[in-house]
Amino acid sequence: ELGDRLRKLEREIYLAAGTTFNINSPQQLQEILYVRLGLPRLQKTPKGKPSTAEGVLQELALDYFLPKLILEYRGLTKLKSTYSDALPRAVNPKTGRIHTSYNQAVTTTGRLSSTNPNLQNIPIRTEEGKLIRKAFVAKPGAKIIAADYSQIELRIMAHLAKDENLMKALRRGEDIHRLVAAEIFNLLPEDVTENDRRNAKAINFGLIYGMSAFGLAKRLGISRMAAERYMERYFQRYPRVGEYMQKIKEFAYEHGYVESIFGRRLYLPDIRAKHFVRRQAAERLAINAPIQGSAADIIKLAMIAIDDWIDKMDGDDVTMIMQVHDELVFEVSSASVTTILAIVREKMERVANLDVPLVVTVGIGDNWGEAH
DNA sequence: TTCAATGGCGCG
DNA sequence: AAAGCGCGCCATTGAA
Repeated sequence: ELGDRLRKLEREIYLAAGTTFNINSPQQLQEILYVRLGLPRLQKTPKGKPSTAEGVLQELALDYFLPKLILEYRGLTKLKSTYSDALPRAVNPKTGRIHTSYNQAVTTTGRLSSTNPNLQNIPIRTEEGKLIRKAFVAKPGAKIIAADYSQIELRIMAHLAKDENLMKALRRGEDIHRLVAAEIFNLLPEDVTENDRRNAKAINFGLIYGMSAFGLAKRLGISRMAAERYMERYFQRYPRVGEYMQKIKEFAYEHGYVESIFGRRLYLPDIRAKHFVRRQAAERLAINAPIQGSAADIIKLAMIAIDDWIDKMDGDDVTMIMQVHDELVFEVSSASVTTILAIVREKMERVANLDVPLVVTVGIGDNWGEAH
């Protein structure tokens, strides 16, 4: 089915381009879009050539026909080559299963990474992609449980910053992006529009990454002035968050490193660099690493606690099969899913005691897609 | 055939 | 001028 759709798309693209070419070759696509068709060059690659990246094509798609087709083609070939074609080849003939490697000493923040194959980037965001996730099925008589920490990085940020208002919002346990939107746009939560919520969500994430007003403006497609106003309002409502960002940068400058809640260090020699591009990059890491690193520590502690519990249990009703940064996946015998689900959730939520609650959402299904 | 660099994009 | 963190894998390209 994928193959059929791809062939049709290919024909349409060649027709619109007026020639055949290799659509997955950035070099050839550049030639078609920017030389042959003369489309505006909105952004450059690091090497200075006009970019054909997703965001650029999305913008071009507003005015032209071809970029949308390219994007669709890219999305489908990505799914086919990276997942549909590759994963079946990764099945171990002895076990009939795919076995990834979790690397424990790769990332700067303390996360695991997953290789050969990478099972931490299995699609979920699009409907077509979700079909791939649904191909991960439980054995007969078993179910898949997926247990996710909900907004764990935002909770850690609130804990680290000790911002009363943000902690209060998170303790309420409702839609946090909506609550933040209500705060910064001065609305009742029920009056928050989808657009307000989207903007607030971008700010919430952006803060965790150390994003600037410029970056937020680009992200939201608004003026820099407007983005600056948004961020000002945010810091008015959540003042300790802003103070924390400043404090952690100063700490990094003074000590040359930052730490997670549990003491995992990241050394940041560039924090004192004269070259401001490098210094700014180090400052973003100073903000992000304690947050991402604390989340990584917490899920690792949960994995250890759950593994201890499984060891002590009778029988083999539950197997911990995957970790995806803020999510644990289990294969559990159908008869005991509900009890095991409750225990897993409790162990994950109680593994650390922060100033805001840790919340875990759990799902059950015959496959990984359904379990979300 | 293998390797490295590049551009791109899947996930959290 | 550059301006959002962390990963790994794909196809293409040019060269060894």
